[in-house]
Amino acid sequence: MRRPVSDEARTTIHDVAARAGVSIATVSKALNGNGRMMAETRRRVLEAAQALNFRPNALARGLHSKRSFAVGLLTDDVYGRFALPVMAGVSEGLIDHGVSVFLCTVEDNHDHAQSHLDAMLEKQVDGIIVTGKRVDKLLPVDVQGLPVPVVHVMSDGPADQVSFRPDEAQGAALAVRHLIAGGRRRIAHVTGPERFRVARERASTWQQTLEEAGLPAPQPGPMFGRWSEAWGHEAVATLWSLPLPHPDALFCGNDQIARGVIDSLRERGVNVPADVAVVGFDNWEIVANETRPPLSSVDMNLREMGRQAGLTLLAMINGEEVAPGIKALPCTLRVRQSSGGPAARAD
Amino acid sequence: MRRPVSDEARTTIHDVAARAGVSIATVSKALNGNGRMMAETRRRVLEAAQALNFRPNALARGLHSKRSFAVGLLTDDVYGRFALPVMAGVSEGLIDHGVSVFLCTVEDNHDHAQSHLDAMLEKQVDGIIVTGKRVDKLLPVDVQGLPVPVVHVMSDGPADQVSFRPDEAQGAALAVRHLIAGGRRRIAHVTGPERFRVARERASTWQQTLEEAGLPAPQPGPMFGRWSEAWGHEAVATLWSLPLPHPDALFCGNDQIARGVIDSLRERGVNVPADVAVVGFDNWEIVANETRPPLSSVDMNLREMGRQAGLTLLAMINGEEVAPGIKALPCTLRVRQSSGGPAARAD
DNA sequence: TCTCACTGGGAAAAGCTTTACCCTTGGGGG
DNA sequence: CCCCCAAGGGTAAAGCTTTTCCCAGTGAGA
Repeated sequence: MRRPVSDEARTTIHDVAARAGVSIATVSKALNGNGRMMAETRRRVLEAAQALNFRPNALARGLHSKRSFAVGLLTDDVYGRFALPVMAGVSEGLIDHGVSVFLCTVEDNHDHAQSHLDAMLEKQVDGIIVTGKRVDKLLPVDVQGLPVPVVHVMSDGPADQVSFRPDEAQGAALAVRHLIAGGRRRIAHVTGPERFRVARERASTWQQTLEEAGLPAPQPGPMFGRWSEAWGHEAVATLWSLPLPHPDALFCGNDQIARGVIDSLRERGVNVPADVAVVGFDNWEIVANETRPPLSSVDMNLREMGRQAGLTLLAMINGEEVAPGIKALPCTLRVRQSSGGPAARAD
Repeated sequence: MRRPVSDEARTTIHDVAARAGVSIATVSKALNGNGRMMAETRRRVLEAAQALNFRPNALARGLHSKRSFAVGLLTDDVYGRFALPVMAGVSEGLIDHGVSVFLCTVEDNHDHAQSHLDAMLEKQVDGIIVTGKRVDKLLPVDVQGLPVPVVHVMSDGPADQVSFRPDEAQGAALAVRHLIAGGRRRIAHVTGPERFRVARERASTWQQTLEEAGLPAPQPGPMFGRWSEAWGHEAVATLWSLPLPHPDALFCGNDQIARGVIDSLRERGVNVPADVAVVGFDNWEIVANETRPPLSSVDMNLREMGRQAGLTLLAMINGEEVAPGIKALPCTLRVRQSSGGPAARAD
């Protein structure tokens, strides 16, 4: 395959100037809407640019303006479960402003992360977005003291930087209140490892929301385990073997646990949602839609979060003041049948 | 939050030259290992560069060399199931060569895709990688006649461009032969919609591999349906209601179908793998590890495919001749318990 | 001692765009 | 009829790096 790039030089502003019969300055001014010139001249330039399919070289433009119109996105979520919606949101929010996004997946390798970061800084990125799969685990690279603004998404950055994350408490409360509103009174909570901050937050909100509703303190307390289906099975086995009245609802720390819970309940002959309602967290469509019945779940609106993070970074790049600290974005609840929602439309 | 970028100018080659007491030309030569100079001079320059934390401006460098050391990655897989491993592989393969990757998620929107493409071309990307979630569905934008090389991954590009994809036939054969080697004789196939080329390919390979092994023509033929768990359930219901001997193995078109199949079998009291072995496709860890028992599955090695695609693009950028056409990369089989593999280690 | 050759390092241009500043030309007013 | 001003458009520099010459100085050989 021939390498087309070397065959012909890309068209430059000089080509356009020659074709329009003006100087390169006039072309630049016509294209950027600056300067003064006769409407006719402007038209001729635009026409020539169009005819030659001229694209201004962003490298040269960036060299002059000290803006590259590119930002870097650093993530350790190679699996993409959380990172990709965020990325899509960032990219979507920025493309309208002509800003492109460098993607860097770094896993847990410090050297790898550092070389990605160096490469981006060399390419003069205007800003950097850092996103992780765990809120309370930072990327293996230092992003302080960088010459460009930094925004964190899904993981809390240093206190003097800007971070976006879902409002875990609000999301959890949404789920619990929904269950209470559905008439449930004995709402258990099965979630991931206690060392995850999100697990602790969701659990304490669950407890608090029940209290606020005047419901008795839940027995047993929050069930910390793993983020897996298997743990959902185990948790149901435990709950159903305790000498306590069975729960009439389960709020699960993520959708995989919820799936395990629903499967276990069905296998025990417990009807969902008639006997027990189930609500998950993450609204991972591919899981939530395939449980039987489909799973109600809290959606963290990752894409929107990415969009806002991108636009915020852009504002910072443009010199606007943005207060540092954590911005918690509201979650929404997607109600499906597992908590009494209407049956899904046939597909 | 202050905007640090405007506070101090970034250090340039002039700063290094001043500190080392040499000219900028010497600095450049020292840093790039070109030219002749005393070892002492070179050392002094490197030391100065280090002390000032000098990073050559890639914009200026690119302007001169006509290489931006960036490539664009265009994908329509917002969900990331397939795209993210590919991206990670591309990024991993290229970062060692100082090449960064622009990520563009375009969904089905032509205008969106076009503006991403334009933005990347303006930024002088050295090449473009196109990846889709469906092999036989192209992105909603024309990537022919571009001034830079193009490589397709996971979806077949035009015949005169380079494409990478998994060797579906080899992967499917791997699965079927594995089942045959395990003593299975009545191997059914449940897969996605027939309009998907991969479904047709896997199905015909399944048929052919059985024939080659001297096994009777399978009854019924390939069962085309949807890529969902629900279809796995339906397919098992159908198979077990037919007036035919039940299969002793099922080869499924993807892991979600396989999961539905396994769940259905368990609910019918059919033992997996003792009575029926099951093999899936995609090796989607998060699904394959959570089925009961864990699911054997064909792995398409997406990450490695991304890596190779990235390196191939790099070769093309460097002017090497690469034969156009489709390069099919081998799949591997990950054997778990569903087809008789050893029990997983306890986690 | 003079000249040649080689070594170490510098000056300058190229690469493309933007923009501040300047020049030219034409028209209107005095 | 001359002068001045404004409109229109051009010139050149800046932004940063790389690379191609080219120059100066030194050592050796004649």
